[in-house]
Amino acid sequence: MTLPPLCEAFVLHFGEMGSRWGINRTVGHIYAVLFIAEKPLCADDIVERLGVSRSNVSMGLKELQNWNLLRQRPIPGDRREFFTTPDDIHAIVRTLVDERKKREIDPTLTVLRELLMQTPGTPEEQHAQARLKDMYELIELLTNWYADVQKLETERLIQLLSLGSKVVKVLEMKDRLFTLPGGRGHSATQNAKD
Amino acid sequence: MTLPPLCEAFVLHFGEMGSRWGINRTVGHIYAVLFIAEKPLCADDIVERLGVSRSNVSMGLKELQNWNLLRQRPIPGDRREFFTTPDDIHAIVRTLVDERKKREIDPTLTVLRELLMQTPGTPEEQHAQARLKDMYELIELLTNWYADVQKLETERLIQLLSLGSKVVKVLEMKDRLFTLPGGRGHSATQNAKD
DNA sequence: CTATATTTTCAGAAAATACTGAATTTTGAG
DNA sequence: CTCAAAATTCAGTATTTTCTGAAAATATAG
Repeated sequence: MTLPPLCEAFVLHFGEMGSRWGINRTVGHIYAVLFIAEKPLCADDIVERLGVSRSNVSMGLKELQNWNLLRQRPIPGDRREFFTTPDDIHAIVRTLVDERKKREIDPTLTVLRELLMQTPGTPEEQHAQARLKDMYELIELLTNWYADVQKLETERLIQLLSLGSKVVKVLEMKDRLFTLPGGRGHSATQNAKD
Repeated sequence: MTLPPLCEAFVLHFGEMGSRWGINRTVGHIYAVLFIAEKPLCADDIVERLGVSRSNVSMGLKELQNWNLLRQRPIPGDRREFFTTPDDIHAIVRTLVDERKKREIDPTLTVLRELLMQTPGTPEEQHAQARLKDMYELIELLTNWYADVQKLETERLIQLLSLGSKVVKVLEMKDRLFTLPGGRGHSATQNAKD
């Protein structure tokens, strides 16, 4: 690996993290190198920096392209293909989440839905279905939340996340303002669901 | 695998998903079996259901215990150890997120912090640091948000998530109510940061 | 304390995954 | 169209990870 120490440390750590998330180490290295690169790189640039085989880099780039995580940047007068990561890290994370959702969450929801449609033959299966239902509903809650806030432009999303649980205070205030004295509490949050 | 079809389908899918998330397939199977079981199971119950070796189950259970994902439930008059998953799936997911944060996010933040302290020797390293800073700040935003909403009790958290981006509407309303006419917009969200 | 049931450890086998170099295919300049 | 540069594929090899059975350790009933 022929990288300045600071870059190498980052690349190695990123590869390590990737491998804990079902992404192969080398693919993690490749993405890390592209992420910190000053300019678009071609496959051979990556071979040089990482010291892995050309074919390995080729497969890694393909994998990253399947994840929609790369931008191709043609350089005039050069036949080789050059790659960068998106400049905006928020865009990178959005893509990452979208792709994982598509590959892992959506199929899981489909399976759970199918299993919940079946008629349980035994009390054992009936109990299993109840558990699956809990899981289904939680995953749905989380993905619906994500689908919803994902539509926000990045600035607004950052604002919202910065607030954290303080949002709850604002909701309580709304409750206080709009709930008739003596009325049931939290009406704002309950109504807002529609 | 000696499980009713519905259970088997779930267990297999869960194992598959686990293996994409850096959790070994069998450990996923073990957790799935425990998750849908009607009563606490001992290691041999799992051996019987999954058809893997006793030692493999032993290692898998240990792994799951290291993740804090199991509850031990002694059965009077039986020397064997019996296990269940927590009843509340929200608790399970909280634990899962907490543990992953501890193992993956926190060390990453430490590494990034260290690398950002270094004095860059070259323009290349300087540019890398700028990228790392973007990444650091985004991860911090997300983990701070999580640390904050995690404190909410489950009911409140569900309310908040159900709202999704509608929260923004409430914030805008707050803005309208409390910002003096002619004042700059979004003051509510900006102030709430303190 | 002894005998036995239960769990854990671990070295080696088996399986899965990643990597390479050589061969093939694709691309585009001339 | 031709040719060489570039990219991709893939069969075989290397590495890593997972799994097993046998042995060791631990726990508890009597």
